[in-house]
Amino acid sequence: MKKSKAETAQTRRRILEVAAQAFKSKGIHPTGVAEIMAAAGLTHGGFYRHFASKEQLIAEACADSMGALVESAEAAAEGGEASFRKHLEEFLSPEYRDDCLGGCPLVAMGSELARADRATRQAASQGFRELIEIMAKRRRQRGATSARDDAIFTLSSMIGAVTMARIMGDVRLSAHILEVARKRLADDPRPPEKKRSRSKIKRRLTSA
Amino acid sequence: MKKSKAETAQTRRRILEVAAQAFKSKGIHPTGVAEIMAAAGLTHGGFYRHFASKEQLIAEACADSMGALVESAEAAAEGGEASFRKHLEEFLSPEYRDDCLGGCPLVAMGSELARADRATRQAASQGFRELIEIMAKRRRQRGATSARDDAIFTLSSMIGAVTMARIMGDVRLSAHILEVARKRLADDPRPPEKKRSRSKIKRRLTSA
DNA sequence: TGTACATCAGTGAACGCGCGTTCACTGATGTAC
DNA sequence: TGTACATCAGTGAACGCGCGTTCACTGATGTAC
Repeated sequence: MKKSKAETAQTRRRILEVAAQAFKSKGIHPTGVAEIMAAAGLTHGGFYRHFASKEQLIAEACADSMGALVESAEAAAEGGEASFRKHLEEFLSPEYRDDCLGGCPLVAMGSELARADRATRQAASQGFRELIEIMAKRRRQRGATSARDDAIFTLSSMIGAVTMARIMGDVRLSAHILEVARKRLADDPRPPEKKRSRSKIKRRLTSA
Repeated sequence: MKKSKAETAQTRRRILEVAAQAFKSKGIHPTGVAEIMAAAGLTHGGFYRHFASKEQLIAEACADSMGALVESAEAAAEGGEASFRKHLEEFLSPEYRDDCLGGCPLVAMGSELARADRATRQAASQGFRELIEIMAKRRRQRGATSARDDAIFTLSSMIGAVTMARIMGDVRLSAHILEVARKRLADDPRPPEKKRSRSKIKRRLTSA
């Protein structure tokens, strides 16, 4: 039953895709290798032809998932101002909150990632760093002076908001958490045609 | 080997304490009932004299842990301005980030709580609501106009920041995430003796 | 207050189950001649 | 280009293990008289 190289590569990719979805929707620990293989249309025995361990699968699935997130952020950033802003608002929408299959691994697996092995945390860290850069670059172009810090704060606040929105049993409070975050974080640096960034003004008043 | 009522109650409390610590440091799923009982100095068989299931233990441990968090926030709020501000900064310190035993359950178990049963999510939601009220009340006293929304945003941002700081492999980036959050979220409404709250001024400039 | 007895907290063996991982096997693929 | 053979993706049974839960048992506690 040996498969061609192309088929083998495709199978590996399929396992990774299915695993990323499962880890994000069910959690890393509760998701079994056999379950992932079955979802990929295979039996569990063949798993170790593709991965050395479940740990390795976790790390690669996390890396892929972060990669997809980075790509979509990059695409949104290249699409211009409206596109990027829309992307941010979508991230803080009830629809994104409920999208447990496709969403952000940092939200879906946050507390599990904090306990994951080196390779997995490395993948998560690297992805986060890239998200920071994408957002910071755009803010720099728009005249912000503390673009990187703005990006770090905005991103971790977004992740916190969606995480909390997912935990809340009360639908109203859950939606309100997202709404508040949307409002506060849309608070961008001013577009380049204006003289000063908002954040500059803010900081000046704040330290006064 | 029957124990007195007082001893029984004490044992139950001990199991809950040990469980809350274990769930927060190791995660909910990876922590076994037998492991918790052993840490409480008991054998696993007696567990079901105190709890109907692991699920019930999770819910109660989460409720207790949230309760402790709420209490410490309340104490800090009653201690006045400096005390409360210090409490916020401690939450965003590297020491708190590394305190996996005693810390905030929303940070330590965030993504697992989002998948927990009704009772557990209820406990987490209720605790979060109480934290919001404590922070909002204090902000209202200090003249903020959108005190509740301020509190919701501040709290979910704090949780996001500590969660991300825990995931990051790079110590410098991890510390920086906390530092940025500390700086941005210390950005409080002005004390009552001044005429206008900062947030009012900010909002006015922002919408200009 | 003292005695007889029901209660029940805690023990430790056992339950079925699913986990991650291994392995002998199959048979199509890809390679060496 | 055709043939012989090594490779190896995928199967399915089996491994030891730890999980949550149950249960018969023990013996101190607390209660009824």
